[in-house]
Amino acid sequence: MTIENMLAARVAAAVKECYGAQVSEKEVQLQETRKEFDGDWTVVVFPFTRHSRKSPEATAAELGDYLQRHIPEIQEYNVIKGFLNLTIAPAYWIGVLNDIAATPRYGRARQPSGKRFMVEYSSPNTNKPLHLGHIRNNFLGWSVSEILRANGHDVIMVNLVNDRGIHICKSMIAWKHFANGATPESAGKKGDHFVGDYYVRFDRAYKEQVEELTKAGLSADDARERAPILLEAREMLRKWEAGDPETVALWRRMNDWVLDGFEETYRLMGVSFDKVYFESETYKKGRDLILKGLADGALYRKESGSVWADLTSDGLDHKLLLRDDGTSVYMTQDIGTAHDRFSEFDVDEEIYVVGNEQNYHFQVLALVCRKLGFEWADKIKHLSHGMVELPEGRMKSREGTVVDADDLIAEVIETARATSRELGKLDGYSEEEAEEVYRKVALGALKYFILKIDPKKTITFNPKESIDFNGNTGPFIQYTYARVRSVERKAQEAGIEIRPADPLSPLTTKEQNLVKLIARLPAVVAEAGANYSPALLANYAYELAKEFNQFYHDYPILKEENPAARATRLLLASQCAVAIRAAAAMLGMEMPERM
RNA sequence: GGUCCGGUAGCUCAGUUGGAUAGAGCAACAGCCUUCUAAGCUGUGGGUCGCGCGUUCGAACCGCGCCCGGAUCACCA
Repeated sequence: MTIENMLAARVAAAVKECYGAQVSEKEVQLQETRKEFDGDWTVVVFPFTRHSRKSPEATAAELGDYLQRHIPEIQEYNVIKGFLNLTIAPAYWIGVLNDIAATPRYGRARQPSGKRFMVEYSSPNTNKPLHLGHIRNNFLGWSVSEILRANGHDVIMVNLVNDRGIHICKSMIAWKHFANGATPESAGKKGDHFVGDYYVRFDRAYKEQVEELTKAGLSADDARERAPILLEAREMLRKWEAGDPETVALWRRMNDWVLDGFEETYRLMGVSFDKVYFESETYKKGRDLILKGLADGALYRKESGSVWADLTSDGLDHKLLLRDDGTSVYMTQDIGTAHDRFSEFDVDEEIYVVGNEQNYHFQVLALVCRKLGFEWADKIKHLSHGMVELPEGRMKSREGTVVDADDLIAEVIETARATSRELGKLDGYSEEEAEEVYRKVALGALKYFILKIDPKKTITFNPKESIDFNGNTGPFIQYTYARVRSVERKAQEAGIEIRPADPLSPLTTKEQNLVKLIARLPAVVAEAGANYSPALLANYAYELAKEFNQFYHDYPILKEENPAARATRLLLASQCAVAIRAAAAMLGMEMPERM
């Protein structure tokens, strides 16, 4: 039982004792005392005044008196308006610190929850390289998975690669026309960028042809429909679907180039998957489920042959599920893959990390699954995140304003390298060791920059202002960690061991604040897990780092002459590092030992 | 037009189930390195929490109405 629960229970008891009113623990409003007041915990007594029939001040004083007499940990109390501030004896906080230090893997659940989650994220198209939008999606998907794991859940991370369709054929056609047999190796390019170039090349050729046709007298609409290269792409898609060996071979070859490129980017971003699905293998799925739903009367068929779901009773429209020719659409496919997943893995929740532009799609997905009678329909959860935009608005590939993932990461690493060298921080490190630190710092900066923002919100990214390394940033958190590690190394050299704190050596206010912050980690992890919100952890890590830096500035650790005080501070610093690293790890941030 | 999401300092963002005088960072200005890492610390200035009404001891937070911005509503994925 935490002290918080204990206090709440005792406050409830106090109200009953003093005023004869039955209040539940949940009705007791207990909060951490704000810094500008004295105390550790604050009870808001306004709700009790209707029982006491006295002023808020008198009620608070009466309750405070009762609590002080009955709870040994309470050293004193003060009353300001309707707020009862309770001060806990300092020895208690030292006990908390020692308990935390003795906890293995502090910040992570000690027991498995027994629940299993599947998290789908990334889901790229294999016709162009990953961009800034994917970076947000990948960081978010990875971080949420790690947070769920920290909460004791079993997590399966999956990726659904969109590797088929007209957009893939466009790159293929352009490659056939313009590549002259070139390969990523011969061009000296990363495979995804190489293929992406041909996708762009297709668009250029297409536009030229449309323009020519328009000049020749066709209407704009006709020209767009009849451009030869587009017809070729459509023909290619037909051939692919028919299993034409030559087409399939080229498709496979080009997709492999792209996937090799993705592999590299994923490694750089530090994300991975337990299982990868390919749409080329799933795109026909769901059809049988829809036909069964039709037979059961859950769906209906139009005269032209297409199959639909009527969602008007849910306030939505009608949704197409099978085309006239009986083929599947995106929704059908997703129903099919969801069905497969729930059959294969016994998951309690299936989380799709997908941008908010698909909110409607996932709303419909859950509704149709429910309509089809699947009991797992309610386990579908869309973790919807906002887009990443430029100051001018959305990124547009046609206008070349897309911020490429590889380029951006390279740029941030360069900034980290330049900053570090300027500060001369890694003198004595080998080239390789230093590069490793630059990479960690750069990725940390990028991850924190994105994850500290509420997932729902749109992020405005200004490429002209490079990612910051000072203030409320990833590197600040990493720097704090490195500082503690440095102190620990110095302590070791001096033969000072990290040992439990002496309960008789009192903590200063600043030290108590740090202990309280560190003690909050499990609650933050739980809350972040319940809300799928890395931002909560990011803000917590920053708060802790900031508090530590102030402490570090005001209180010498190794220079402290009183051995008991020195030991306490060293332990405190050490546990700060533990908590910071735990929180940062759930954001996918790696901590350098020096920086 | 329907549905969903956002609007907090010049900029980027926090703000716990409604609680005390709304907080950080960046930018600006002024200080602090012979001391455990200055990617740090301290200080100054900066606010109609989009607007209005309501609910109550108390509203950035809850309710209703409006304003602004975005997303979405394909036999595309």
